[in-house]
This record gives sequence, structure tokens and C-alpha cells, in this order.
Amino acid sequence: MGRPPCCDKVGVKKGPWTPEEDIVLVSYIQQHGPGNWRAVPTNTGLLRCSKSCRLRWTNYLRPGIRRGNFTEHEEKMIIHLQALLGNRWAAIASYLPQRTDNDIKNYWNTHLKKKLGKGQGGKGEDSSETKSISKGQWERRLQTDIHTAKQALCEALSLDKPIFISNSNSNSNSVMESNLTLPQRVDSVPPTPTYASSTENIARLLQNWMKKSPNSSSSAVSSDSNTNFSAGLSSSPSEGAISTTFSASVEADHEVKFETQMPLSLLEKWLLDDAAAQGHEGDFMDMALGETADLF
DNA sequence: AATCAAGTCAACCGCATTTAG
DNA sequence: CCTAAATGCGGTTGACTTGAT
Repeated sequence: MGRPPCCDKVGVKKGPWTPEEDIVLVSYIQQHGPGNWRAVPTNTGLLRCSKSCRLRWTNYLRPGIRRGNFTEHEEKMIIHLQALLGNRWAAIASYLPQRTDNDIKNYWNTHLKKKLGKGQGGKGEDSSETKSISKGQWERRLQTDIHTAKQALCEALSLDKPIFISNSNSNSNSVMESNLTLPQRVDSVPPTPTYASSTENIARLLQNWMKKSPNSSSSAVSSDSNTNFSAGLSSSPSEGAISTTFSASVEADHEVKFETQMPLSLLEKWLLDDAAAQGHEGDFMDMALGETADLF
């Protein structure tokens, strides 16, 4: 038969996450790594469903996430990718490793859609494009995916000593679902991502939290059973970051599940073959949309 | 200062796909 | 192979914030 249910919906808490919950979650993931979300609520005592835990981690607590202030480059990237891939935010997000699909989606809906609407008289609408896809269109879309993946690979490989991470969880995406893991170029994420950046995220949240509700002091952070966070908490002048002693100590104890390299030989060969065939190096950002249109 | 509208974004919901028993 | 749970994804909602009146 099947498996036991992931979470019974009675007694499941909803709504915004508190810093305390964040800390519990990060602590748990620090120890066990992301994945097996079903076990998270039971093992941590969080009154959240597994989905909620996963979402919280992937969208806010995961290391290397940047929030707000989309750069012009990112903006252009999103616009291009949206034109290429449609509303496949996870796929788009995989090209912007510091951004989450949710973030990109929100940004698109709140900023870019409007912007494009103004600029080109509503051309930016995507719905008709991505819906009602015929079989042939699917094939072409797949081709486009492969094509764009190759472009991204070219770009990535052309850099000096790039650092790749292959997102082990949600950010792997349809583009690469054919067992090829697209290496993500990381521009300004720390070279060796640790959970410290998660704690920074939490610290930031804590700050906001304390701004909002002066009553909930940092003492609230102490309590929980299997976390020893409180000892490691300290304020830093820059971002009020949680002290790195935590991340350092934990890192020593547990393997950090981020690949920093990936075997590229096959990919390189594939790219080189393709590049030879195509004969262009293709700056992804400069790829004309007209080229895309041809594919569809 | 109060009220309302518009904008933003975190989180939820439901569906599709993948995976485990 | 079948069934059901787990997971991932995109659409949508609603609480909160900000700006205008």
C-alpha cells in the first residue's frame, strides 16, 4: 500500500513564520540536510505541514538568497527568459540562483508585467502563449529549453574558474529534467555556501520582527528543544547577522550538501560539438527574441 | 489624523509529476 | 504494475504597507 500521510491537517499552523520557527527549521536542516520534508514537522515539533516547511526553506532560509532590489541585469534576464520559457518560474529561477521562483514570479506580476504592458501595448501577456500548447509546440518548447540551457552552459563555461552549484532540491527544473543538471553560475554568492547565510536571513527576519513587535525579544529565540542557536546568536554591525560561530561549528559536524563542482567533461563535449555546429558563442542576454520566435 | 485605494509579497491551494511500498 | 504519498510548481489570495486625498 501507500505510505502514511505526510501531515494530518488538524493542528497545522498557518500564516507567517516566526523567527523561532525559522531557527528550528534551519537547525534541523543543518543537521539533516534539505529533503525528506515529511519528517520535518514531526522531528522538529513544528506545527507546520511539510509543504510549508519546504517552501519556507526554499524561498527564504536557503543559503545564498538575495531579496528585493532586482538589478537591471536581472530584470532583463527575467524578461528574456519569460519570453522564452513562459511562466515557468522555477526554470527561470534556475538561471538566477540567488532568486527564488516565488520572488521572480512576484516581481514579474507586480513590476515587469506593468512595465511591459506600458511599453508594448500589452504584448507582455503570456497566458495565451503558454496555454493551449499543442504537441508540436511542446516539442519546440523542449528544443528551446535545451537551446537555452546550452546557451547558459556556454556562458558559464566561458568564465574563469566559475563556481557551480547544482541545486539539490526544488530548483532543479524542467529545462534539465532530462537527467542533465544545469550548472548554476553563482555571481555573488559566497564561494562555499554555508548555512551561515541562512542565519543571516533569520537575523534579518528577526530584525523586522522586533521592529514590528517590540515585545517579542530575542529571548524568545532561546527555548527550543534540539536547537543550540541561542548561544550562537549575536548582533553584527553590518546586518545584525547571527554570529558565524554557529555555522562554523555545525559545518564541522555535518556535511554541507552543496556541490561546488560538477563533472563537466560530458557537458563540455556536448557544448563544443554544438558550438562547432552552430558557430556562435551566443551571449545569452543578447539573444534576440526573434530567434526565439523562430523556434515557436 | 483618518480613510481609502493601490501596491507588494509571503504563504496557501490545488494540480501534475515523481517516487515508494 | 498499481496505488497512494511525497514533492514540485504555478496561480491565487489576503495581510500588510505605502501613498493619496
